[in-house]
Amino acid sequence: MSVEGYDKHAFEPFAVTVDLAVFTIREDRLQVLLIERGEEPYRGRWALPGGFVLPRESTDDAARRELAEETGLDGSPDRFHLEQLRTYGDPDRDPRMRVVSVAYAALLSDLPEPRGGGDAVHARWFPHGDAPPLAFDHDAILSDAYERVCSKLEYTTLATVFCPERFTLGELQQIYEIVWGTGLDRPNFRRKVLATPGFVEPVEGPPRRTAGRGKPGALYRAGSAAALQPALLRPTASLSRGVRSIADGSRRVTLGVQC
Amino acid sequence: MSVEGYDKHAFEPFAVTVDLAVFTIREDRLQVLLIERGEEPYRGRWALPGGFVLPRESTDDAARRELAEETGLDGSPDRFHLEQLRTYGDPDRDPRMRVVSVAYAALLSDLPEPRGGGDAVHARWFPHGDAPPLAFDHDAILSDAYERVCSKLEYTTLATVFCPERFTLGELQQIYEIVWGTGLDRPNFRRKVLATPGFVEPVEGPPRRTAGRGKPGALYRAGSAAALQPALLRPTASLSRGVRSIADGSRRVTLGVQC
DNA sequence: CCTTCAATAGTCATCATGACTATATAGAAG
DNA sequence: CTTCTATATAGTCATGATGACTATTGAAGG
Repeated sequence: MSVEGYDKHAFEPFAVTVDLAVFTIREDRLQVLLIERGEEPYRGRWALPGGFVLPRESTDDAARRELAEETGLDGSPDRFHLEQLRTYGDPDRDPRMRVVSVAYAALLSDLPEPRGGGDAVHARWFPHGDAPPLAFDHDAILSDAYERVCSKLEYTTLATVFCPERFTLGELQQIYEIVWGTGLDRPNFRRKVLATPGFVEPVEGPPRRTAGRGKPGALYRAGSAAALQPALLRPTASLSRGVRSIADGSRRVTLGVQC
Repeated sequence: MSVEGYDKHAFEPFAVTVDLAVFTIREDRLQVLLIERGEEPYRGRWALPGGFVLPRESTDDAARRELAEETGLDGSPDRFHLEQLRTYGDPDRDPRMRVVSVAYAALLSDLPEPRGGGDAVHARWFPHGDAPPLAFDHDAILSDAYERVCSKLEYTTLATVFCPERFTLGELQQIYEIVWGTGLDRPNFRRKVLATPGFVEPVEGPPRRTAGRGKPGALYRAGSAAALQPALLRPTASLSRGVRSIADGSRRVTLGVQC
């Protein structure tokens, strides 16, 4: 990191952008916010929302700003989560110029109807899995972001940010099932959540109108704990133990650039 | 990520650099490679090695190149690990200009004597914990990198890259103890390592000269597995269960930018 | 009233693990 | 050669977490 007194403008400039993989749960599906490009290249293709980092703005601030701009949750960003994912810096990822993009993953609880950013671009939610091929390397970013979200549900209490302020354990379980795409055993899920101090806190109140049949569940709100220990692991397509360990490895662990 | 046909040189340029937290184990200590700055700002201060990303080079390539340049392991980078850590993009992290730095963590097995890069800067290994205050925000980067290494040892087989080609289980255990700064129960450690398929493979051969007393241990080499499942968790300063869960949370989990 | 479905309360076997104890073996010390 | 000591290695035992179930309760719908 030795910037040796260069003329700032002498070399080929880099642009630095942030790209956001914004997830929410709508209509019992995990959905991701995409925008339709109105410019070349990739005109008409869908892409992750994002934009330039401003000269006096941190990348985190840029991500927050873009999130607010794209989703419209400007004023009261009460229940959401935003975290840096990783940086994508291949020299050819944008055909026009050198663009290094810092990707972020965002999780939202509410379902704000997407509104276009400043420019009149289309924006809409796509169910994860139904998304069309994206512009640039955004397929890879989205894929990495999805894996991050899945694994974050395992070892943090982040699932609660997908929930409304108050929720039942059944609703919380649905979050896990929707994101992971697997079914979970209800009694075991309850046992685990309730046994983890600070995951959820019971909140007394009217048992709330039940949509369907069945006994209405007790209401909870997110607790103060951030981590789950031990983790609440995704069920594995049960293979034999040994095989499972190795298979999981390649699925879960992102090893580095090279070994 | 909409680069709207700007004049590439019209706006304030960003510089993009890579910074490396290079770890090895020397003299039974976890050590990190630092270089002494010969330029302002922070002249005379120690810093993480790193440098500019070249115009036609990916950030990963830049990290590999810097690693080779700084450590001298150009030709045969046989046993090492390099992975992206995260990106540091505060606007004031470098007083001269806007520099966004993509940080990487590197783990090396061998003990190459540090050699200065192209320019005649000093470079040396510092035991982790004995490092002086670093230039820029490198203290934060190093701290994040150390936490990453610690947690990677938990759920991957990466500890083996700190070991020589062939090693005993005792040596492997020492890696864990040195990095984590804790003691581990030897029988339990053996049981765990040997019960994880693909962690280590026995290699027949001469029991090797023993440095000290005691029975010489059997030799192993790194196996093909990358992940540990279940993880080999750091012992926690045993508190009561509930407290421990929460305390671990704040220690282990990096939540995002904001909640 | 009775069916149905979800919430809730258990049971049981298995696995992983922390905490130990015991034995074997090689080098060092005498 | 004998003894001492440190290490490797082989267990044991109790506990905790978990997957797979079964049973009971309670509300809404027919």
